[in-house]
Amino acid sequence: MSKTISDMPTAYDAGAIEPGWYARWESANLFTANPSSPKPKFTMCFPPPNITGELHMGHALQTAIYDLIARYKRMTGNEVLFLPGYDHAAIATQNVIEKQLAREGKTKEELGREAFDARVEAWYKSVGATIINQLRLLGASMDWSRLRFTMDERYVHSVMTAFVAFYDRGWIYRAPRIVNWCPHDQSAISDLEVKWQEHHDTLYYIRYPIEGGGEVVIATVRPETMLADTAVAVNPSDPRYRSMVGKNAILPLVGRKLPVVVDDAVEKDFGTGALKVTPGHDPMDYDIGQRHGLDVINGMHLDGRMNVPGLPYDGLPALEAREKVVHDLKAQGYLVKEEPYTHEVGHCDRCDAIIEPLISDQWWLRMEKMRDKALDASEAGKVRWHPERYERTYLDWLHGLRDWNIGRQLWLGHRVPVYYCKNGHRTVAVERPTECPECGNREIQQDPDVLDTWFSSALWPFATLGWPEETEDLRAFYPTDMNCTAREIINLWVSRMIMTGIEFMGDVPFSDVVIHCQVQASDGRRMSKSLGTGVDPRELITKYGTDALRAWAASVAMSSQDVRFDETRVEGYRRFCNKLWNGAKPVLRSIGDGPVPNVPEPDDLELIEDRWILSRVASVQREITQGIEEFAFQDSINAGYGFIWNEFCDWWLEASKDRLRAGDETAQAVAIFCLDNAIRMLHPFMPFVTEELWSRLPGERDFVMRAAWPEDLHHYVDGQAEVEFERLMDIVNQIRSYRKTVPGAPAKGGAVKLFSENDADWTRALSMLGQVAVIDDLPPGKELALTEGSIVFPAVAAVDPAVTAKKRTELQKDLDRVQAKLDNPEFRAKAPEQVIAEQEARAEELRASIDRLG
RNA sequence: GGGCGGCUAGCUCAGCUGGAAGAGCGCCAGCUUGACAUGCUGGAGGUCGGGGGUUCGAAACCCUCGCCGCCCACCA
Repeated sequence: MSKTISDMPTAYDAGAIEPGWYARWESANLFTANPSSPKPKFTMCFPPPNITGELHMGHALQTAIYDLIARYKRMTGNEVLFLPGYDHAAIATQNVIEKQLAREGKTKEELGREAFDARVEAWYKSVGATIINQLRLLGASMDWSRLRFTMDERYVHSVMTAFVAFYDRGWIYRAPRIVNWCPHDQSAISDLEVKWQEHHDTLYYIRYPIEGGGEVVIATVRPETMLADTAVAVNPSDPRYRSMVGKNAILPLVGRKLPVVVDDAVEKDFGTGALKVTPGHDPMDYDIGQRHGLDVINGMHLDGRMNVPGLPYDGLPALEAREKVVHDLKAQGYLVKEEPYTHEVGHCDRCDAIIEPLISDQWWLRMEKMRDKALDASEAGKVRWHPERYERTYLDWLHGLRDWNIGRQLWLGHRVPVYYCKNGHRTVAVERPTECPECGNREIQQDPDVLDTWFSSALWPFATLGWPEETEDLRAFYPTDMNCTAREIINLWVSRMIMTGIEFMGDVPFSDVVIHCQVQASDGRRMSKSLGTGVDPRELITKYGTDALRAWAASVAMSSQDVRFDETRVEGYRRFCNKLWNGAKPVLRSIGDGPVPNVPEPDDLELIEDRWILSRVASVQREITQGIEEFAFQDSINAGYGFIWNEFCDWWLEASKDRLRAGDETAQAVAIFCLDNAIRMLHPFMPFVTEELWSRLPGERDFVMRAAWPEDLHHYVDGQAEVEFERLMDIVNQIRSYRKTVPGAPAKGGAVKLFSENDADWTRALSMLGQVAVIDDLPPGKELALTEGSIVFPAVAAVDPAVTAKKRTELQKDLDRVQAKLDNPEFRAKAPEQVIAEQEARAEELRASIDRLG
């Protein structure tokens, strides 16, 4: 490859550089993990995106984080498996396809099961390909030879095995219970899939007569459910209703007798303090019903229509039934009053339909044993959370864990491996039996239910590696190391992976859980396609390049809980790529085809700027490394950015241009040393521009992707040089400020006199960077104060008194504050000695400066 | 109803264990300085959400109030 810079365009062009490198990495097989490598293993199973469509900002952010860690871990000597995949996302994908059908004026029922399945298959193919392409575009160094899909034959086998294993442990059972029923999807969903939205409804107060006289008034927002009431409940300590307990209330419109029971769940202060109990249509009522052995009446069909045979409301949709019930109550004098009422109503997370709690026969998974082991693992500190606070989110949820409704009544998903013969015998088996093991009957039917999509993703960290087979991959790569995801799926996904990992593999699936921030739209709303607030990562990549997007992602991912998207920050990292690109050019030009300069030893460095910049490299090496190790990626990218832009380019390059032009070997060596290290350290964040530049550095260069991470450079740390050079920068900044603010001051030239002894090298550097002469005695003229010296500009006959006055005011203000502190006897008595000394020195400095202003 | 996070320059955000208010973008002024105008130099701009407290000293620690956002929760 050419080492010349003639083919380096003035501006860095990500679009021209990026695609080529991905192909080269891939064909060099750099992403493929070797299970028999002697290196330590580092494994990450990428959270499989739902196969519902394009990748969004959250995915881009997550991919950037995963990939930076993958690259860092390779460079630090690990055999890295970064395993990609995607998720069939049963209910979500079914909804996407149903919406498509709806646009075509069709329903899945019209289409039929077979055609629907074919459609789903086609969807998998096209969207799966899209997802893979987008991950490549993001530069994700994933092991494509191990790509997994939750609907692959092998994965399905893992899922079936897990189901059977749970069943054999006696943890899976089928029972009718109250569930969250989605009338649109015609399926049960879990509590975690219910989203609560505020509704403005009406609270109806209804009179229930008491048998033998009296009445009780009850408040409800869902009067239609009263048709399925089986009791009235009051708080045991409520004196108002004590006399009614044990009697019967008469259900209006129906006439059924309802026992009046007492239960602690009833709030005395809400409504009238009396509750109608509808065990078939309210989770709390269901529990009360269980405690009191109440009848359960199923008052609604699965499609949301009333199921009250013999009553005029039978067959009506719930809302129509409500109107009619209210109308009739009013007509018959049972309605006491109505008042507006705001409350939360459950909606289906995927289709937004209002959830109807109702009784349904479902498959349940007992969680106690797994929950307890997960708690033990947490106790033992086996999973570290970043930020730590999210561990509590997880633990709180575990503590309140109930049995998991794993069955779904969908068309799309893993079919439950439960089979029934014609004689009603049940068989639970990984493979479909050809005949009933009990009676030999060969007419076998599979249970129609499918599994909650989270059931299969719960197995991700080991099912992807071949479980239940004892594969080489499983032995080599389990447990994995890190899982990075959004906080909203801590309970849905992370917790369940931990539980199943411990259960089936005997160990937690990963040691670190990293929860990244949520990217909001710039106005603070949620980024979502339906709101039109989404930002397409591909557009950003087109405009700014993948590297810029990734560097931005690293800079925000762990910095706070939420981040409002700010495109100018992505643009800022594009400029950073450009800066790095251009900063390298004078160095490459200087070296040309010449010999590769040796890395300088600290003792061989003479010039202050060289000692300083190498000391800075050493610090930055530590900061970037530490940032990654501690999952504080913003610290890493900030350190890299500041080093390249504000230290290497702004100061060192400016100070060293002449030497580079002259072919000075030390300058070349220092420059290459800086670039070599910086490029390697920035590679995980900006893989493309760094790979391109690396290939252009002198000498034989393999991929930076498999270069070694920069070793600790502490022997280059030179505290003295840093202090001295900071002094120098400070004085240069003061000089530049005068040049711009003092009328008539020249852009270069003038003379400074310093009040302290400085070595010749330092003086030389100051003179060069400040564009001034450094002399022992100032020529006649108006002196301007520097913190430790004075400057005179020949062209300035008299300094504008306003400039001096303004400066003096500034200094005086500072001095007053410091002096006030020093004059406080308490401060002198109680502050640490060092702080007092600092303040005194500062006061001294300020006073001197003010004096010199004359 | 419980819990968590945020409120710092016009905007988006840094400021970790309390000792001189920061960056990027935007704005103003000046620069075709042979790496970069995706640039360089300078500048304006903040009583760190309000109120208490702890401390010699608080943007940082404690209490409290107020918004904004998230998570969990069986009050009809």
